[in-house]
Amino acid sequence: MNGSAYEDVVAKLTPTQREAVLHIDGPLLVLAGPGSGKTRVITCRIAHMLNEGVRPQQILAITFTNKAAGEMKQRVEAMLPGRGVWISTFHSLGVRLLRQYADRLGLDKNFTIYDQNDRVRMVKLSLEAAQIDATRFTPETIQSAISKAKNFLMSPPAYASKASDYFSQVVAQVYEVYEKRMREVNALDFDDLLLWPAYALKNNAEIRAELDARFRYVLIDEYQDTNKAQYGIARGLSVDYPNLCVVGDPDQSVYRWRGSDIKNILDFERDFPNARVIRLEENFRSTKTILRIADHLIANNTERKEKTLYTSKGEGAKAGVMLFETGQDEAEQVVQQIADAVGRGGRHFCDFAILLRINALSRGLETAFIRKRVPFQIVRGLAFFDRKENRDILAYLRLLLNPRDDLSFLRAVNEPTRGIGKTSLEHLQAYAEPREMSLLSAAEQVDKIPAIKGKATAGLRNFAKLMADLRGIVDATPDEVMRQVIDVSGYRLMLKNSTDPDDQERLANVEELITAAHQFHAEDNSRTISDFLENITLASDVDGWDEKQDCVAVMTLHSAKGLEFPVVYMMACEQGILPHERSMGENAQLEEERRLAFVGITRAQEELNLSHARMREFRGQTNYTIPSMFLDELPHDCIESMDFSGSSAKAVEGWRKSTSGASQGWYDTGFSRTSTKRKDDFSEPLKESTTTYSVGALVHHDVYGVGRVTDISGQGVLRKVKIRFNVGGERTFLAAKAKLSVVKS
DNA sequence: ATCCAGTACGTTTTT
DNA sequence: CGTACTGGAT
Repeated sequence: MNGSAYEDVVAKLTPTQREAVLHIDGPLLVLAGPGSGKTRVITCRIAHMLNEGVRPQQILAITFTNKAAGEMKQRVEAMLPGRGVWISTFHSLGVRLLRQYADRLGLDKNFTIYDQNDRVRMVKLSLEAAQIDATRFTPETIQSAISKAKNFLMSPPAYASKASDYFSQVVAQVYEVYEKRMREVNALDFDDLLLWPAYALKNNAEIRAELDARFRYVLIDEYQDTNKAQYGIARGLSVDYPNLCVVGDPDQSVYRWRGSDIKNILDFERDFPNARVIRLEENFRSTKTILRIADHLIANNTERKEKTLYTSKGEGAKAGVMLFETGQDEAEQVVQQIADAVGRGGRHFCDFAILLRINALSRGLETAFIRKRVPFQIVRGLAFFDRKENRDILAYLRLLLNPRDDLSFLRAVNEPTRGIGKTSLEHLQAYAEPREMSLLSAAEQVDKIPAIKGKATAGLRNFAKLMADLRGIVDATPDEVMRQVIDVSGYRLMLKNSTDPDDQERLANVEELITAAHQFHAEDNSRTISDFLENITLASDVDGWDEKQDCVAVMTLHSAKGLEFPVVYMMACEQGILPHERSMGENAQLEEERRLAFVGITRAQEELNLSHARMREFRGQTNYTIPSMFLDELPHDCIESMDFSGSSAKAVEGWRKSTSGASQGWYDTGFSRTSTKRKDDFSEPLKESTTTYSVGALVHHDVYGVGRVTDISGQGVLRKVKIRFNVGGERTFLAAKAKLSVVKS
């Protein structure tokens, strides 16, 4: 093993890191501050264990996201190739265990995983089915209460026995129906993926002993964010072989609202009395200034274990605290600053991250990025699969794999339209329910249901036939299954023949699904369509982030956990946003918001910028804001305040003043030029459309002839133009695709 | 059964 | 401001 990658890495470890790496047997708690090299420690430790003769199958490593799991696999692979250690998220682990032990747990192993969206629909259906009058509460509220109950390992009866107020009593009722229906349709929600394994480990001694022996060495990253169910899994796997290593940082616990219990990490030493505790406090990521800011801020939290963060890196630049007039100015100018910094050389777009407390803020940024032509990626993984057309196709696939999935049945059955309306479906449900049949089975015998007539009967019969035909091809490659579903369902034809211009876009999206499935299969040809669906459902937001692209990354503070960037912008540091208004009641919640700010700050390696606006548009109304209380909690000597609000002239002056004494000028004077609003920033034609037209222009279309532009909407590639033709009425086109020439502007 | 228009409604964060 | 659902007309 001389000169191996493994030995090279081990040689570079600090003494404390090495101590953690060399610990093999017995419980171990690694308290790892931000940027302390914990990923390196975990991967090295795995490599070390392998080197010491531990068999790869006996090691289980759990990460927070699939992306983190993938990276960790790669790093272990790079050090010691060809060992297949099991590295996954808690949820993926849950799925795999549940499919494997399905029989012994009384589950059907073809279960569908219901996401957030599906769960809310399920709550709605449960409310209707049980005729519970809950107009006072939204399905979302009820769903989240059910989720919370599950996070605390409370079964419906357990919850019901503790329900004292009216709301909980309603929830208790719904919870019971919800669970019953979930079993009927053979679906599990995200919480079930943790809860069932936790129960299995607790109640089934045989399974527990089996798994404990199989996973003799368990590592858990981001342990501060584990909930009761996850704790149950960790505990259950570490009884006979208590070789549990957990890594985390209580100051970065930001998922309390999801049931995470910071006590899991704080009480680890009590849980495992002979646990070894190692603290990694040296930071290898950020400048002294950034670290001091983070440390100063988090010191305001009362419920914490104190720790000392230090770094041997340089002082670095002061952090900017920038005030803008409006949220729009903020977006425009932050993007401009990034463009200027890259234009000056020395920085790439991918060196920058913009971190947000709430997703809603990304919309304004998106238009700013497009306008300034700065490449960006909004890291919100599921957006693509959340599109209606894609969800429709996925519903077909889900129903194919799990014929009992009534929710997917209801989604797919009349898309494209088959003449099956609300009343027909009610009849179908009325038939299926007392017979304990799935809707699909009921549809198969639609001829026995006299209440359903004419067009609907034929529609249901065809649909059942279609699903039966498709069943023959489920074992084909994922992309082939996908293609068949899109064709056989008639979905492709529907979109192709549509006159709605949006439908061509939808067709492209649906076809993209085939490509996605193909790629998925190409990466590993043992993967099935079922794996594909599972993968989509369990994907996290950051999983969709392609860091190899030279783009500015835009993401939430939550998604940014575990990442690092040379330059970080944290926007909208305002009361009500950060800290969020719904967290300001209780101190524990406020402290979590502060930890969130801490996470954001500690993502920065070299430069940190915090910004806020004097006015922000909210729900269509513009309001004055109050600067975030966290800004007041930063050490003044590490901060440089800049006022870019008011008139543009004032902004430039404010800028000059603030830079005059600064030793690290991050921008040249180019910025002051652009901070005065140039009109052409807003009126230049977009790159995506080759022709420019304005409302009122007379244009010629190859097919429809001459017409007048009546409306222009949308941005970028999705820009649409509406034209009233002399012959053929009004039509809308995608500007980029329509073959138009201007007759008279 | 389907489509459109009008209105009610709501926004934290996510596996 | 945007979406999501309801109730009307066809």
